Amino acid sequence: MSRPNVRDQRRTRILAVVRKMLVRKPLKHIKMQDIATKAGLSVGGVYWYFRSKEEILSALLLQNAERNIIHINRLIETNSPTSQRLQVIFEHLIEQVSHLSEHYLMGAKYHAMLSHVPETRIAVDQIYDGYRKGLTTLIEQGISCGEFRPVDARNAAITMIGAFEGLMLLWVTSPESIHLLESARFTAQLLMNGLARE
Amino acid sequence: MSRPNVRDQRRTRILAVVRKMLVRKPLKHIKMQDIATKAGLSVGGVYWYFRSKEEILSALLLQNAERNIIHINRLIETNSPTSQRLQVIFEHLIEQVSHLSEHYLMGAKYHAMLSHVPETRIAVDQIYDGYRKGLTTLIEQGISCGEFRPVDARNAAITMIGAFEGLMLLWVTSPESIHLLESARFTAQLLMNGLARE
Amino acid sequence: MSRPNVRDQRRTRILAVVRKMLVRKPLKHIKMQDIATKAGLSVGGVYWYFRSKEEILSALLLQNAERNIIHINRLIETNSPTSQRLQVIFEHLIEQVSHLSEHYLMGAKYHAMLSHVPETRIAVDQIYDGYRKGLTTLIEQGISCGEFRPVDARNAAITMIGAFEGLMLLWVTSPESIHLLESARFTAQLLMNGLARE
Amino acid sequence: MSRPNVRDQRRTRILAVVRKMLVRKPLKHIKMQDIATKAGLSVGGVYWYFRSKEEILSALLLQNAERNIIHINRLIETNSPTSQRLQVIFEHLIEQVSHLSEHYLMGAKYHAMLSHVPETRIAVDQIYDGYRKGLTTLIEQGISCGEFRPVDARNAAITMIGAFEGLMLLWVTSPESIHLLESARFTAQLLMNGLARE
DNA sequence: TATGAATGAGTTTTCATTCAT
DNA sequence: CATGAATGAAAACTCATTCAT
Repeated sequence: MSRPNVRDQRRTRILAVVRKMLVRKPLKHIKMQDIATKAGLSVGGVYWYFRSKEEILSALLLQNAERNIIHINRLIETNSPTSQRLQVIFEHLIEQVSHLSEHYLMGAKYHAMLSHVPETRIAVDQIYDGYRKGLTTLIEQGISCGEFRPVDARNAAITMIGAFEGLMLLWVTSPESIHLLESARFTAQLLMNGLARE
Repeated sequence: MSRPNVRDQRRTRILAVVRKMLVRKPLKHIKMQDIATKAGLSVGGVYWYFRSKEEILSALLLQNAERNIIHINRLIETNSPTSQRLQVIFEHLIEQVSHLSEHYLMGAKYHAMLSHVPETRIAVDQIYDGYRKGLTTLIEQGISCGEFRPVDARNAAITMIGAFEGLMLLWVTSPESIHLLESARFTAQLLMNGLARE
Repeated sequence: MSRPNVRDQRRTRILAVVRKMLVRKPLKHIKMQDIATKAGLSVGGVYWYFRSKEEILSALLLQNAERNIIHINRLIETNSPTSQRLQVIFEHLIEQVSHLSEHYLMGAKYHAMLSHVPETRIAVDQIYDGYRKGLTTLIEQGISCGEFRPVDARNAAITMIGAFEGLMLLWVTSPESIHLLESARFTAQLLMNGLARE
Repeated sequence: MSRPNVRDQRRTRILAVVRKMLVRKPLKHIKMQDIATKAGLSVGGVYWYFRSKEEILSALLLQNAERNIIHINRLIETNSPTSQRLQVIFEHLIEQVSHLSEHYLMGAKYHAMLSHVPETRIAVDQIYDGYRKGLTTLIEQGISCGEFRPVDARNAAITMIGAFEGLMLLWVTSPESIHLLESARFTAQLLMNGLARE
């Protein structure tokens, strides 16, 4: 316990440093040198813990998504009304991005999504796979118990994820034109309405 | 006057050349030299018509969006049921991106959306402004005539644009996981359901 | 008289335009396109009157120096005391550069002086030749009539020109460190003292 | 500590390489690639030690001036007659530039003097500040002990530096018209005469 | 573990000048 | 005389990554 995995500590520290820097500037303006310095290491040191800059980004995004995915999966085992549970998820997603400080982190995510680096793609796929599976299960439950219309659950999950991702993208693109919190709530409501049995 | 619109001709040609190249490779792999050669010009020649590579991209996206926006605006003046008109728009959007050939053009669009170049941002803003205004008007009409619930039209428009953009983004990110055409139709239906008076 | 050499008019206009621009920015930031526009011509039009950008600069410098050289030569034929005539020249030189607006013109002159373009070199040589000859003659007169020590007149002229050029260079380099007018007067005085028969 | 001052060694080597190249060609014809190769490094390697090409130039000029400035300052503490000490300085300056091999180094110096890059300007200012302070002190001593007239010492220093700089500039501009060694000696003599108590 | 010196390919953009009309 | 479209060479600098120590 005196040396609780130095490796993990360092990785966590590096990730924290990058996340902090992403508040102020886009990923491409963050140099490995800076990361190293801020993390109290040399450039080579950083490479001891991460294979590449892309890997740092992947790890960061994965770390970020994990919380949500765990949250969703926990809700699956709950037995409150599905629409209520979905509501909770929506609120959670909304709350998470409603801080302007996430701006460049979003940008970095889109960068990763468009990356041609296989490892990065795999990580991103993993993330969306996690979301999709969780939401699909949840919606299936809603359909089973008659709360939702008998739609294709997987597509419904995709629509939901897409709607939120798209909204965030529009917001990142032009923050002045969109009141994220308000629009996100609207979107959540519209989706719920569309899904609910009339 | 003997050579009318050399400028327009050249610009159009350059844009066409780039659009064609975007079918095979991402923007960053397209060199100005290649564009010039394929357009039958020298590098400097291309720069005579466009200030930068980014400007070419902006022009291309604008050109692309213009068709849709014009289409939407034309529909506003029609007097078929609003939900039907919305359906037409959805079909139009769906059809447009359902070709794999648009893959890199999408990628380029996201690049533009995240650009730090003011001019590019303005172009992108313009595009979404166009969409938003058109859809907002259309939805307002639908509310007026009682087809839609009395929601905030602007937010509804944002949700719609976001849902489609997000879906496309997910598809670009991981084309194997998503059947774009199918999901797009699902999304359209869900949004319509959410909007319609029960 | 109705068409008094259009060519000369245009050349003069172009030169005036460039001189004016040199108040605000260095030569290398002045584009042929800008010169053309400000002169009410097209790029090709400017090339009708000047073979190159360097030639414009040469002409400008020559035009500038000509006044001084004519002035000096006129003084040679006067018969007031030589030291007085020299004083007049010094005052003239001092006055001319004591305007901050000449800053970039100075820069351009040094550029020309260091140019590797033969024509420019010839023009610059001509200018200094003019100065040197005039001053040499004047100093010789001063020596003849016993006002000055029997020094080598050509070298004395070179020293004088060098002293003023050097002073201006130092001033252009660091305007805050040097009070040009004051230092120029000091230099003039020191040179006079050094030259005068004790 | 096993490899002490790799940094200093490399910087010195790079500076030496550039100085040597400046004998044959002007700064703008010297490519970073060439510098790197001749210094036994890659381009990036050179940039590891110098931020830019301009910085290399600044360092070179500073290195050059330092010798002179140290020399001047050492003379200040001597107690031979001031005019003699000044004579020594003049000889030193004359000797230094009387080699044609300094031609392009001079050119580079003027380039630096006219640079718009703040760092370069600061370096150049530093150099002239060093000269000015040293000479001013020396001249003040000469005035105190009655060797020189009671002139403004700072301005006298400026005149001296200017006279030599100007002479060198004229020489660089047109080496055929000026016998540098002879003219430099003449200038030194004239300045001494002008300064000396009659 | 950690350092930090070294690598080196890669590309947009500028702009004086030309020349067909 | 004048236009303005077209040319095209040219080079500094970045920065993720590696590897000897």
